[in-house]
Amino acid sequence: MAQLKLQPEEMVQTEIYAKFFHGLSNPTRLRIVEILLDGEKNVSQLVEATGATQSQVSNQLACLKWCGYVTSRQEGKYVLYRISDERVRTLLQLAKAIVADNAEHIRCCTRM
Amino acid sequence: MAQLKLQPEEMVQTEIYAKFFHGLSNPTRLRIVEILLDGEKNVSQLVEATGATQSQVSNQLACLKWCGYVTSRQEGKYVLYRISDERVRTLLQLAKAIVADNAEHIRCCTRM
DNA sequence: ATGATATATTAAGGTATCATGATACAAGAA
DNA sequence: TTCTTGTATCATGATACCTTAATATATCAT
Repeated sequence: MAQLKLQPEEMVQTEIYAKFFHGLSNPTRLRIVEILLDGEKNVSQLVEATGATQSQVSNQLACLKWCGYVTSRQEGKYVLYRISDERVRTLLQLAKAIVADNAEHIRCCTRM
Repeated sequence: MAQLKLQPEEMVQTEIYAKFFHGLSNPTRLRIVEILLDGEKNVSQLVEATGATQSQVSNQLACLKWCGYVTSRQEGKYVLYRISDERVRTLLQLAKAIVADNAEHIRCCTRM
C-alpha cells in the first residue's frame, strides 16, 4: 500500500509543512511564484510567461492559493494574482543559496 | 501525457530548485531532517524516532543525500547522518513562520 | 439578448512516487 | 569461517500527481 492521503483532521504539523513545500516542488508552480515575485500578473500573462497551458496555470494557481503562496483579486474580466507573503522571496533566495553548492548533485538525483 | 522526467543535461534552474523543494515535500523525509537538526543520528536511531521502516528510512535518506540536505559518514557498523548545511534550519524556520498564518488553509487543500 | 474573451473546473489517462517485502551488502563478533 | 547486526538496494503493486482536452463560468462588448 502506498501513501494514503490523510483527512484534514488527522494531518499533523509535519504533514502540513511537507504539503507546503510540495507547493514549490513543481517546476510550473515554482516558475509562477518566481514570476509573481516580480509583480502582480493576470492569468493570461502567466500563461504567456510560463509557456504552460491556461488549464495548467489555473490549476497550479489553485494549488498555490491553497498553500497560501498567492492571493487573487478580480479586476474586470481579469483575475490578478500576487504573492501573499513577502517572506516567500526570502525562502526562495535561501533555497537557491543552499542549492548553489549542490546543483550538480541534485541535477543527477535519480531517486526521485 | 503526464510529466516526463528530464535528462540531467536538459534540466534548467527552476527544475533543480523544484527538485530541491521536493526533498522536503514528504512527511518522512521532512521528519528526518527535523530530527537531524537536533544532531547527528545513525539509521537505526532514525528508524526508532520516525516509526518508519528501515527500508523507508534508508530510501528517504538517499533522496535527502542526493538533494544535499544531509551527508553521512561510516563509523564502525553504523552510518551516521547529519544536516549538511546549517541554513536548512533557517529554511525550515522560515517556512514554519509563513505557514503559521495559513495552516488551516493548507490543511484543507484538496488540490494536491 | 448573443458573441467574444478570460478564467475555472472537471474527467480521463499516463507517469512518478511511495510503501512494502525480499534480498544484498558491509562490518564486527565468535 | 559463520553468525549477527546494521544498512542499502531492488521489484512489485498501489496511490498521488500531472497533463491534456473538454466544458463550465464570468465579464465585457455589441
